Amino acid sequence: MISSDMIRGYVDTMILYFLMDRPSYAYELSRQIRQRTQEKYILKETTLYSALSRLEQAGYVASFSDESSGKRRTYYRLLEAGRDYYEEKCREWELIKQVIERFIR
Amino acid sequence: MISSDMIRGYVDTMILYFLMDRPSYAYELSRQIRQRTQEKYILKETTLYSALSRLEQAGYVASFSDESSGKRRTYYRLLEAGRDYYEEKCREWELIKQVIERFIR
DNA sequence: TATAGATACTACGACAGACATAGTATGACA
DNA sequence: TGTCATACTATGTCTGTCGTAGTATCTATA
Repeated sequence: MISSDMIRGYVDTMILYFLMDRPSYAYELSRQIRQRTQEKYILKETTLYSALSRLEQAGYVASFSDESSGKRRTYYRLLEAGRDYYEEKCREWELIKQVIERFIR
Repeated sequence: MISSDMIRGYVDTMILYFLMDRPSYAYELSRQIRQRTQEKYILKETTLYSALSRLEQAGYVASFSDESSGKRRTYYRLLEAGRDYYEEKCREWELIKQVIERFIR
């Protein structure tokens, strides 16, 4: 398991990664992240919800309600600014990787 | 410049990286980190000092005073547990790198 | 010899992101 | 009818990093 201090700052990236394809909602994102990391990282629900509202606040995603599945869900879709933000995060990652690697033996 | 949220959790690693070679003190470590990242990451003094005392508290490093340079300095040397901790951090990094890379396109 | 700048360290408080805990409410299924 | 998975909300805590501000010593230079 991965400690959250090491992942801090990448939660946004994880969320946006999935929203690049299609809108999604918290519970599904949680499952997707767990799966994609093979349970190596499990995002806490509260962390996820607060991250989503932060992203909405920032204008990176927009939420809408949907009940067509029977259950009421709050979906989030990626906005243009969110796409840019994601791409910026990806570039930033390359830089950070290089920097940290200089301290690894 | 790199935001501190992205680096959070790696400050210990950066410090220990240098202490692997020889004892050092805060001000020198600060300079070394700045240099090694080519100014891409500049550790704030307060962050550094608190990290060092945290590491000492945890039994990873030990401090000692030295005045032979003219100026009174608090040096920190790596303890056995600190060496283990550093190596663990390096292994953890490989894992984290893999995990995060799954969310980058 | 004063004075500016680099060095070395300390104290205190603020803040943000992740988390713990606890709860509500609905649908599916046996 | 009751249990489990789903979907979400509220509130407060903790930790690491940073901002600000300060003390004190050494060095260089005018």
